[in-house]
Amino acid sequence: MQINQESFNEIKRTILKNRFTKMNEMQKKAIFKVNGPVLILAGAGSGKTTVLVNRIANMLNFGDAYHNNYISEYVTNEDNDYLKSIENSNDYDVERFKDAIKVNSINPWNVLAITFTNKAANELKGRLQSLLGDVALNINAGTFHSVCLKILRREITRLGYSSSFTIYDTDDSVRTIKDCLSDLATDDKMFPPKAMLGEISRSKDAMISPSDYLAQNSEDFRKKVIGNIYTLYQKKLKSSNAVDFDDIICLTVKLLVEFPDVLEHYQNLFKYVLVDEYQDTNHVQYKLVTLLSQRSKNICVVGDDDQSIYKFRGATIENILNFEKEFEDATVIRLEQNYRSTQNILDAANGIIKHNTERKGKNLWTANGVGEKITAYRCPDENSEAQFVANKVTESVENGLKFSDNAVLYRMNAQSANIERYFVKSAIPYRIVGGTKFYERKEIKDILSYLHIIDNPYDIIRLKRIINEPKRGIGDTTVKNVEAIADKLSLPMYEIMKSANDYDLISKKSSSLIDFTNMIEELTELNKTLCLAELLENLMEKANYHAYLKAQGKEGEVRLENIEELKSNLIKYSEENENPTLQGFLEEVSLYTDLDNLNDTEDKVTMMTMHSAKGLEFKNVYVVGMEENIFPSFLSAASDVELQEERRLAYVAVTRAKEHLYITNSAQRMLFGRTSRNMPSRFLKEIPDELVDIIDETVKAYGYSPRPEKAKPVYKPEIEGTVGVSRPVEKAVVDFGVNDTVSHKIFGKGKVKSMTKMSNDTLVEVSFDKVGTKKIMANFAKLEKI
DNA sequence: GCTGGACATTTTTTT
DNA sequence: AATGTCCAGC
Repeated sequence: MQINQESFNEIKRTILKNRFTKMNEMQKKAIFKVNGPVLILAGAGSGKTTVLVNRIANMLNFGDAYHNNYISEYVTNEDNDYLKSIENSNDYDVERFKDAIKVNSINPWNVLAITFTNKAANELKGRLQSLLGDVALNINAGTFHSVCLKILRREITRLGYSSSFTIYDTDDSVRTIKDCLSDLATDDKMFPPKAMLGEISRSKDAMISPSDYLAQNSEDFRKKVIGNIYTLYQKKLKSSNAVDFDDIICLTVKLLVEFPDVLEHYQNLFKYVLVDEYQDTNHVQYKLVTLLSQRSKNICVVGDDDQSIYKFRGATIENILNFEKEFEDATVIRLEQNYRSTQNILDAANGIIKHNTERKGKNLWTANGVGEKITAYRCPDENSEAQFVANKVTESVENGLKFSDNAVLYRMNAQSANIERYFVKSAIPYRIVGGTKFYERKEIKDILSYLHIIDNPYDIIRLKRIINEPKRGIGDTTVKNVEAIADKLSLPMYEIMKSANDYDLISKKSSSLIDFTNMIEELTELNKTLCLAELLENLMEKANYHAYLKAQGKEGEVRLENIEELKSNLIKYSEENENPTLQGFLEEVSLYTDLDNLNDTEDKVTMMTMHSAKGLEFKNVYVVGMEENIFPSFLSAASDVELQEERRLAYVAVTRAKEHLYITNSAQRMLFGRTSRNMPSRFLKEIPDELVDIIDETVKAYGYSPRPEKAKPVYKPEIEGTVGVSRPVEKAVVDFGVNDTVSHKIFGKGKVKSMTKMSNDTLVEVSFDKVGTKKIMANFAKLEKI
């Protein structure tokens, strides 16, 4: 064999590179670096998912062929010639090429790709499938929670749970905590359930067990109480055969830590681990990932420290900042070329984010050109803000864009209502993501609880939720009694109810109780023969839920419609799965969020929080409510760490825009039932002036501009926050009433149509002769009676 | 055990 | 503003 090894490898690499000709050099580097720890710092819009998908494709097809210089002794001169012949061609037989370079490709089932959200997981799976075909189905791709669930279903019996465990969502968990508090006779004012759950969650994240917690905090009275709550909470979960969201991850880690054979099994299975959105991982998740990749060291994490926005739920930015320390000789690859936005938008984003101190530092650039300026719009109230957005959306559609090219982003869901109203007025189709979620509606949670009880009658929380819903004469006292007996005998409540006649304490109520368990038994039988949708119909009748909703009038109608939608979800699930089971459906629902059905193709404007928008992109983006106290949120004002997180959120929001970015803020707005007046957000001021077109509709009316400290240093720069606080508003004299004629400095003469008393002000609706009807706050408008 | 009304509380982001 | 929680009275 007279093959020139060097030139053989050269040619091999050229051919491999040509397969990814659309990728830039950095992206190619990420694709070919298959073995060993790799950190990919991927800026917003830098083609992160494309890189992940192509990297996996390269792994499955060519393994480490690019970097491995080994040449098999079976490589022939003919092979060598074949390589030369296809060096500059894109049209060749891939199998022949693979055979010629004799690569060891990687099995799809040895690849584990973890994402953070279902949406990201679905996108990843979809793109892998379209690139690789059905081979992609064998890749282990999913969210942290879904991956861990698979492991738990197989192994959890080692921890004393049954493998048919159910999953408690946050609401179920809070209810459990409340039960713990009442069992322990603890005051829920001193120990608020949500805060308790937070503390427990943090402990689980740090892998502190209830007994560890008590041992570590034996001195502190308060923490001792919390430790007891934690202990009882965990006991209750276990006796309900339930796990909460945190357990899903931390029980998996526990399995890996305590059972070496389990660890070894999964280390051998998941030889190549990829983690998306690594900046959002918390400590247990980090632990999970490191445990799995400890042996192979083949771990590739992708993330952007500037887009870390989930610290509030335990994500630690340190995971990404410390990756290089954790994994020595890690290869760090920066993807800084942005393919999404204009230079103006990127400059704005860079201008904002550079005010943060804790960051790895990178600078996005693009070849897309400068683009249009950013529009900063300041207006007198939230109605003109909504009107502005509606107008601009309409305008964009008139100019040939689709409604779906527009997205409205806000800090909190409460802000959507007003925009919504104006969209309805302007006949703009829209879709709201998040907010009150479908699976959080009461009727849906109720029906799901019934289904859960059919699946697992020992689930205490779900049982208590529906035992008297609709009313069937089993009140709190009876439930308490059943519970007490169950506790004393260490038997499940459900079993006590079944034999209610045997216990004096509840024998009076035995008929109601046994009716209930009989109903569940019947439904459990039906579940064996009927399909899921039929089961639901039977449930609605037997539980009397249908009649219960029917009796609620109009509201009940809506709820029945929601149940119908649940039914179609059941049907959809049954069609999509080869072996549909009740348990399978319930599990799918547990991990489902509204974000997941976003990828539909309807032409509607998308409205959502900035958090939900991560990973998405739109031609036109409207970031509304860019005001101090709203964004950044007043809750984060005190802490620099939290302000930095808010700033990262601003960075995420701004970088969603491809072509035009609108940022709006309002001099005053109604929120949470009161009128507040806020300064423009500091983030707005961090955007370099020359990138921004300012439209200010408050100058005329109120005499100040959106950038007070630059334009008119009347208000001292150190005064941030609510203007109303630093500059007390004098109460206007309201000496007029409905139908009086009044005059306004700018709008001229008009007739008062209505007056609505607000918390500390009066909303006056005036029909002006020249400008039509306006709504005005009396304290601001200085209306004079004529 | 149930109902309705007063009262309070909460309004960040999510698997 | 909107929803949940508590409590008195039936």
